[in-house]
Amino acid sequence: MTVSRAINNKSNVDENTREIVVAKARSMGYSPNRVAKSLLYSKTYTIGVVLPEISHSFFPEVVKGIEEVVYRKKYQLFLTNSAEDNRREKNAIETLRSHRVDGLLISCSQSTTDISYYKKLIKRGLPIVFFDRCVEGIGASCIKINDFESSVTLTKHLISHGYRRIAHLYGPQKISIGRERLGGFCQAMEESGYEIKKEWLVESGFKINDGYRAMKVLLELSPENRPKAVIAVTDPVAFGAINAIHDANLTVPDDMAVVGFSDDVKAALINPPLTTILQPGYEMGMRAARKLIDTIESNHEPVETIEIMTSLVVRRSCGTKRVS
Amino acid sequence: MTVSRAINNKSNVDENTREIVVAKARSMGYSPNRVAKSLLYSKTYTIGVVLPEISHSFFPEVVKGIEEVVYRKKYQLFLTNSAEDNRREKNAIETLRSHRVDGLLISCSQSTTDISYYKKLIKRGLPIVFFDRCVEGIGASCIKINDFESSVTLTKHLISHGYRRIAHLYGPQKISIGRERLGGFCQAMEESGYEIKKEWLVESGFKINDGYRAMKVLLELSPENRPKAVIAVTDPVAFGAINAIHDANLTVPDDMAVVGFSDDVKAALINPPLTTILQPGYEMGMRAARKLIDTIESNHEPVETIEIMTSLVVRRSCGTKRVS
DNA sequence: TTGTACGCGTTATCAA
DNA sequence: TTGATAACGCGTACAA
Repeated sequence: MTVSRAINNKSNVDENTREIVVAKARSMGYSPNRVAKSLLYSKTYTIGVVLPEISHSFFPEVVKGIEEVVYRKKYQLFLTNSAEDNRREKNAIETLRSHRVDGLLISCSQSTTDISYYKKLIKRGLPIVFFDRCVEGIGASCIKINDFESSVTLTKHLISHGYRRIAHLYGPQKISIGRERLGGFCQAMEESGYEIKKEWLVESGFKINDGYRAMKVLLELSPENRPKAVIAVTDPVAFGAINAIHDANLTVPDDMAVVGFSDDVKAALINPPLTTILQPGYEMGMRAARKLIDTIESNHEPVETIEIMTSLVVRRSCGTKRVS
Repeated sequence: MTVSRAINNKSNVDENTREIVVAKARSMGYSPNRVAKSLLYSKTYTIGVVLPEISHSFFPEVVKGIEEVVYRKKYQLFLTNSAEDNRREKNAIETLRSHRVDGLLISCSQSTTDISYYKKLIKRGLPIVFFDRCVEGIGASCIKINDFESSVTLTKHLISHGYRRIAHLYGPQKISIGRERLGGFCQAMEESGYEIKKEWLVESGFKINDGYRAMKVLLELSPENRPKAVIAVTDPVAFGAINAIHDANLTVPDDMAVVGFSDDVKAALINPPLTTILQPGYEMGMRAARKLIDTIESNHEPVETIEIMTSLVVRRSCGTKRVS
């Protein structure tokens, strides 16, 4: 129709006609149907975001960053929540696929173990960028913090303050952050020549109750066998650990130091304030969204892993003076 | 095609044929195209959410509630952020309309003053449910807390603790929560026979820096003309106010009590812990999503305003003993 | 400058 | 039981 031309400001339409059309369109509240357009071009200008968790302050920060970029690039965001359940995650992804999103931003659920599903999606040509909790080496770009080095830094900070008996509440090993934070911890300990006791490595999820439960395990050790410091795989896990320690009538950091990962809004405010690794969520969201849109819009955008630098935020939970 | 019938489990298809079709579909990674289906039925199974703000912990809680309901009802969520800018809000809504969302969940931006735009949308038959920051009386359902009564409760709590010189950092009057919290404050003061000084009513936005600025205005009053307590329209505003008070080398609650609205995650953790009104965000999200989906799926769902009950959370920021 | 035909993927309807 | 046709709204390509 001429109508289409008029509304889309094409050149070959009489100015008179255009005015009539545009006026009529406005008066009837015409809204172009992107669904039809999407069908025609097999391009929807939508992006699916798969979050494992919605309340932990880190993810809203990431979403804010994503939203900012996506908004400027005129895409729309489908938000889904796997609630740390990989069946629900798969389900969400299938629905997003059905809605023909142009690409996916994924942070894995902690129960995700089967990466062949991701591989299939990538092989089919669906642009995917992982953020924070990544699966590397399967052809999708990853935006993450330098987990390994951050973990080394954190561990060495404790060591330089005289701690040797250090435990780690580590995350699921199928997930990058779980694996690398454990790796960094081990390397720092080995380099410094300190023992990594098996019973001081306790598996944990990523959430506050996971931390509480894991800490309980450590507290079951006889006092002389307990560690003097605990590195939690995330801040919520650290919060849970601190609760468990307090419930055992011990104090942080005097009886046991605790440190975390992510600089949750609560980290600075709890008692004692938590030493942690500052993870720039907003920036991570922006970088991930940019990378995904670049991947969508160009066919030779390289697959790469981008590491965002973190910083160590020292607060009271790790003590200030040397201990033995 | 027979293919369509086979995949959708229709009865009139040979079991043999079905097996072949389903097997082939699986092997080629077939995903039903909802875009095409949407075009055909003018029904997308998508819902647009318009948030004024993404980081303040209240909204992620709401989104979590929305997501939970929407997920169970098999809808998908478009998330947009107006960033408190009404031009951006309008823009977001137009885009969502273009994507033919089945309905909208809106919490107004603080700069929204022109409600005729909403009216037009509603008149055109687009299902809308407002939450938290509502526009009532224009034909859309609203899910909110009992702002007026909550404000009365909060004010009377201060009064019963001996405060009379009470100021209010009030929100934009075009937004329901701004208007009703101010109304509740005034009623409680009048009923108790205390004076509402003009210079103790300071307009503020909803965010932390708005609170800081508004509090600065109060602090410019000579000490003997200052209030002894301040009711902030939101918790972030209360945080800003507390910062301003501290920057003026005064203390909370001894020099001035401060109370807020929403029970932000930070409220319990700051110094001093903030007395506030607990606003159940998760429940609000669920109720809003349910109401919207009911409105979408039935044509005689009543338009109503649902008030969710709050509770007063008393912490240290309002003092514990009587003052004069 | 304007209009017509076609196809994107789906399903309802009717014919084979 | 299966196949053919039309329609949802849009834009490209080509004809008038």
